Amino acid sequence: MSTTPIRVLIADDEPLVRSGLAVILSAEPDIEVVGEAESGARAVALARDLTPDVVLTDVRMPALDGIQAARRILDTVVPAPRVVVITTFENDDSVHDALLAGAAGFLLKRSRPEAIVQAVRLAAFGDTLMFPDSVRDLALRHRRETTPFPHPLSDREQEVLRLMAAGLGNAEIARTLFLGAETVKTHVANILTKLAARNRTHAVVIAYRSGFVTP
Amino acid sequence: MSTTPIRVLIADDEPLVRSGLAVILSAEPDIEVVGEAESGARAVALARDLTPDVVLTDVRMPALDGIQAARRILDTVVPAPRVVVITTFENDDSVHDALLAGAAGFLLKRSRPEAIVQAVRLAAFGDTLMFPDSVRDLALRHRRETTPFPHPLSDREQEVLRLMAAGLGNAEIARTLFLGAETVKTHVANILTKLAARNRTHAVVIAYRSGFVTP
DNA sequence: ACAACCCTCCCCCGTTCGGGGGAAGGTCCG
DNA sequence: CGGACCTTCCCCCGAACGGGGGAGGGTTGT
Repeated sequence: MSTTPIRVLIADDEPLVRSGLAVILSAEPDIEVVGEAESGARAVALARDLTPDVVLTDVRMPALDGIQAARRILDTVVPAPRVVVITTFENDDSVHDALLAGAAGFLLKRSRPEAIVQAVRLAAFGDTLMFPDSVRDLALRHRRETTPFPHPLSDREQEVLRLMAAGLGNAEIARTLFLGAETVKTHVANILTKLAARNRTHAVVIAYRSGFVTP
Repeated sequence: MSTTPIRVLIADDEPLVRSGLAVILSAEPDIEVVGEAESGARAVALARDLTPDVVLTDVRMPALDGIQAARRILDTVVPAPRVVVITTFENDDSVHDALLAGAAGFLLKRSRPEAIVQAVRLAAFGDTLMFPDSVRDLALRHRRETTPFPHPLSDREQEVLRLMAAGLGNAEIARTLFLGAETVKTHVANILTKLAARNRTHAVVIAYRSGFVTP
C-alpha cells in the first residue's frame, strides 16, 4: 500500500491550524498534503482541481462554512473525496449536520495528532466514522433542545424578537419599528406560538440559546 | 543579537495549536521553543523551571486559564518572563483582564504567522503591546456594558433571577421555591431595581450578557 | 385565479407585571 | 443595643401582557 500516498486537502481559515495539520500529516510517509484552502469556497475549487482522496475541513470558515463546503464537494467533485470535518468546539451543533451532509468523520481540534492521522487513514480507506468520544455523545444528545427554531420566523418577526431580546416592551417596539401597538402584539403572539414559548421572557431565552441573538 | 536566542514557552491545550506555534517559531533562527504546556498549571510549573524569555499562552485552558496562569507566572517566576496571550475568539472578553494581569501582548490565532513571530520578538525586547486591530477595539469597547452587576444580588435574588432566566412566571417561581407569590414579586422588584432593568425580560438579558446565566 | 403566506391593524378580556406602600422575623456587625 | 440587610408576606392599582377572534392588502408561487 505504499504505492500511492493518501492525497489530502486541508481547509481552515486559521493559517496556524493549516500549518499544524500540514506538519502532522506530511510527517506520515503514506500521506501527502496536496493543497490548503483558507475558505470554504476555495476548498470547493481546489477539491475540483486536485481531486484529493480526503478533504480535512474546519466547520467555521468564511465564504461557505465547512458543512456547506462538504455538501458541495460531495455533490460536484468526481471522484468524490472523503470529507472529514474538524472543529474547535465541543458543543458544536454542527456534528449532526456534518454527518447528514455526508462527512466521513468528525474530529475535535484538541485531538491528539495521532488521532487525526488515523482519522484521515480511516476515511481514505472507506471506513465510516471516526468519533472522539466526546463528540459521539453530542451526536446523540444533539437534536434534543437544539432545534433552533421549529417554525421559522418571518423577517418582521425576527426584528421584533431581536427587540424583545433587548428588553423592550411592546409599546417601545412599536415606536422603534413605526408600527401600531396592536401589530406588535400580533407579531409577539405569533413568535410565542412558533417558538412554543410560555411567555416573552421564555422566547428571549430561546433566542439566546439558539444563538439567534448573542450575549 | 544572534548570541542568545529568544527562549519561548508555549501553553495551549490543543496539541495542534502547540505544534503549529512550535513550527512557526522554531523556523526563526533567533527564536527557540524551550517547552510546551497543555494546561495553565503546567505552564506555571514549566515557567519556573525553564525561566523562558516569553510565554505564549492560550486564554482557555484547563487547570488555570491563561489569564490566571499569566498572573501567577508574573508574580512568582524570577526573572519574570514576558507573557503574550493568544486567543481564538474575536469577541473574547478577556483582553482587558489579560492586560490587567500584566500581559505584554494579545494576539488572535487567526493572525498571520509572521505577526505571531513579530509579537514574540516585540515582547522579548520589552516593547509593550501588539494588537491586531479587531482586538484593540475590544479593549476600548469592553468595560462598557461589562460591569457584571452594579449592585450585587442576594442569594435568594440570584435564585429567582435564574428561574426568571428560564422563562418562568412569578407564580411558577413561587411554586418552585415554595414561596408565596407576594414574596417572589418582592424579589423580582428588588432585582429590577438593583440591575436597573426596565422589566423582567431586560433583567434576563442583563443576566445573559453578564454571564450570570449561560445560553 | 387561487391558495398560502406575511404584514398591518382592530376588538374583547382575563391574567400577569411592576411600582408604591407596609410589616414581621432573622442574621450580622459595630 | 441599634442599625443594615435579607427574607418572608400583605395591600392597592394601573399598565402591560397574552390568548381569542376578525379584517384588509400585500407578495409569491402553483
